[in-house]
Amino acid sequence: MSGGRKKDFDIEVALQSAMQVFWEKGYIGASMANLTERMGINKPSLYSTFGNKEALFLQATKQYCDNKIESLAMLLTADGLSLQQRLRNYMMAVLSVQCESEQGKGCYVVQCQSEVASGEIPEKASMLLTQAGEAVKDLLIATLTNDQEAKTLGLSDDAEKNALCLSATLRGTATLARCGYLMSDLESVIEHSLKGIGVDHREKERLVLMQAQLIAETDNDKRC
Amino acid sequence: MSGGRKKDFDIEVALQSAMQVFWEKGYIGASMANLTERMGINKPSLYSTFGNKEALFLQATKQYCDNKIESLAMLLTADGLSLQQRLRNYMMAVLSVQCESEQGKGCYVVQCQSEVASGEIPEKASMLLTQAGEAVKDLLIATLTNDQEAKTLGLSDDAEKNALCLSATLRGTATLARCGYLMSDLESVIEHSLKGIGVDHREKERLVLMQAQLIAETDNDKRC
DNA sequence: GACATATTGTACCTATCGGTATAAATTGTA
DNA sequence: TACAATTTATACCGATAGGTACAATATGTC
Repeated sequence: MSGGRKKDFDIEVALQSAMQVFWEKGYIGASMANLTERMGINKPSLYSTFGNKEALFLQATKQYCDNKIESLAMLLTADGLSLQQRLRNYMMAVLSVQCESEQGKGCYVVQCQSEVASGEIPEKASMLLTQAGEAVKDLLIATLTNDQEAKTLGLSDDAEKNALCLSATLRGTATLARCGYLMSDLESVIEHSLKGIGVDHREKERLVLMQAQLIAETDNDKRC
Repeated sequence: MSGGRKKDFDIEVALQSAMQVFWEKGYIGASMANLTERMGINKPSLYSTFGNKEALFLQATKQYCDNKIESLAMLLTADGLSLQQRLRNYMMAVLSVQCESEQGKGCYVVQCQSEVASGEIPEKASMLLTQAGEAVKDLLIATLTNDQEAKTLGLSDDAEKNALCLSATLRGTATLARCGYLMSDLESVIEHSLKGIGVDHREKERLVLMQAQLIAETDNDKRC
């Protein structure tokens, strides 16, 4: 096993840069010239290290899933927090990723998945993107199905529908973030969505208030 | 004014076909080869009639706005229907357009707008898309601001935020429709979104039920 | 230091991109 | 029927797409 010239670059760092380019421009929109420039390497190095454009995309997308999707999943199962707090923390964290860039980037998966239906993306990449798109929804389904609090709130009965609502909301904020909307604009969208499936932090306050009003009214009725 | 050879094609029909191609593939993804094939004309005819790719896109997008966005707006101001019915009818109609294709197409504007942030779309087209994207939200803002029922429901106080929620929902369903989700899967997303901003057809029933429960409990308390 | 191995830079490949020049074909007017 | 006007079809343009051949450069082992 004899050596040879050492790589001039760090594979992980280069892959990270590639991910950024795909995130900004999508699969088709990211040219090899864009990629080599941002990765700081030239084409033969890219092809010998990563294969071709599709293989590079697969690796960049897997890294995205590991770094951005899976690392946020723990927020859904954090100890000592109510379901509504965990769901809110999770969705706000996702929103934060969507809005973190200097120029709105939105969601890597949503961005690239919009190219899938155009039929211009190779099959393996297409399947991986579909899978990644389902991953968020599946995480939410699992939470709403198994969580004890979700069961008592009656959210587990329609876990799939409720998860789809939250997933749709995050996809919506992704497209808005990409159009330049700020985190501060979009936080209320998350709140309203949680309220829509019945996980609202003001719900209890409202119920308490209404109880008070009703009791007052009932007393009035009796008095009359 | 002397004549010449007549055009072999109908401009409106050709423009409609161009719109379909842009809808499916986006601005960048739609090649001149794709366009000429689906429009049934060849390149010199296309260029002499419509200018260039950007000019064609502008005309196709305007036609889309006229046919799909403006024609649905009347649903928001229909006489004799409650606000919740009008909002639901409108959003369901938009959803129907998103799901109408044989293969999920999603939303023309959302699809093309995702390319804007990539910086690959000419400026005029970019601006028109941004404008079209805001149009839906502005329609909803106007409804929630001026409608009498919206005022009494307290929706006009946060008209912008509430409109943004509904807009985000429709953008979310657009990306899901493009991934193959069916209208039947996505209808409940609309319902939950309406519920999230407080326009829910089951809200009244729930309040009545809760009142009954509370009164029963109050009576029990008095009895003890 | 000689040699095998691996990575680099430059130049090049074919295919396709948006766009056009030019001539053949079709129309109305005189 | 002759002519002017307009649209068609074919072929082509430079630029860029993804991908590669090849020689120069840098490393390890003997």
